[in-house]
Amino acid sequence: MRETGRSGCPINLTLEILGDRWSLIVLRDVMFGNRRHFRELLSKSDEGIASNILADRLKRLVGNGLLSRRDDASHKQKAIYSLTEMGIALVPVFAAMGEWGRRSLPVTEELSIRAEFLSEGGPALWERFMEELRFLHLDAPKPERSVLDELTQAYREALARRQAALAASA
Amino acid sequence: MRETGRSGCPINLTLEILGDRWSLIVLRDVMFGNRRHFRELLSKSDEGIASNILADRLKRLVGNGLLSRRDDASHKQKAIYSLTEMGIALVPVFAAMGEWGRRSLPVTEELSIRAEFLSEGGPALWERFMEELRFLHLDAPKPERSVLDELTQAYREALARRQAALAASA
DNA sequence: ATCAACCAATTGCAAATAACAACTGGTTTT
DNA sequence: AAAACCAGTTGTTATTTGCAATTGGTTGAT
Repeated sequence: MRETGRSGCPINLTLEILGDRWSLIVLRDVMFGNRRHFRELLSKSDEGIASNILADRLKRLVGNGLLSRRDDASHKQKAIYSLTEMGIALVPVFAAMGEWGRRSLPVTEELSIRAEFLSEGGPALWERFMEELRFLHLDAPKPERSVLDELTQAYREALARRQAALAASA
Repeated sequence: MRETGRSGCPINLTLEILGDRWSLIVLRDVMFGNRRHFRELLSKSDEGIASNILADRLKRLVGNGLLSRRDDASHKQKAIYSLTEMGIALVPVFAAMGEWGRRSLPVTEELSIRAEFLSEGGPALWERFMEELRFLHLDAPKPERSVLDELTQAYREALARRQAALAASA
């Protein structure tokens, strides 16, 4: 929990909070993977985050107002992490970063489907997604259509296409 | 120059390259401040980057293809750093991060003028800005209007307004 | 020709952070 | 009662950061 205060520039302040290798990974998994418990974030992590790093990042993200933490009523030891409005507001940042990574870096085809879908959907889709996140994490009403489902659907279709292509070439 | 390869996710790969406290600061200064030399980046830095960190980040950014480095013909020791197309493609990421920081964090009013201008201009303005960056850093033709000038203008106007307000209240 | 100022870094060192593995004290399920 | 699960913590080592001083060279003014 550093308190440097290097400058009041928006980019700098954003980096002071999110400028490390793990914070956005954790938020990504909460946001796109709907992982809400410590163990889910720990064991289903594609990147293999260490438990102490995860604990530290969750603490920081809660401290900085991007996540909130509450006890799980159904299980005395479980904690549930939820996105705050501030966390939900990162959707356009993820969209921009995902699109840049997708076009500039050696991404895995399957894993970039979501980024592509999000980028092509544009601000209208992002807003729908944010509405859905407000439903899942805050107290907003349930939207008719689920962007998360559409993302999963797109992912599955891409995977199936890939399998079909592989089978055809074999 | 780490070679982890944690996963092929676009967000993860982006973080492996840009996920630290300084890389985007350096790129921001090259992009928005048109700082092209080591000394310019070092001494005009609002955040006070250390020379060894700057040297390391420049090396990495060149290695990862976000910047290019060439000798300055007018001065044997000077090196000129330029954005590559990959670096220029970060404009929407800066716009999204700047907008998020501006709305969510305790930014300085003056320093958030550029972020506001960029955000309000939307994709059309970003594209114009990228054209200008291609002129300044690559070999593209000079655009009629300069977004950088408009950003500076907006900044100056905001500053003047602020001074006026301060004077009126005194 | 000399000297001060400038150039892009590098070096050495202390402190902070990250990664890895094992463990803690407790709860829930079987 | 035992096994599995829960959110972390602890201890250790490796890496990265931040700071100050320095390097080997170039440039511009006198």
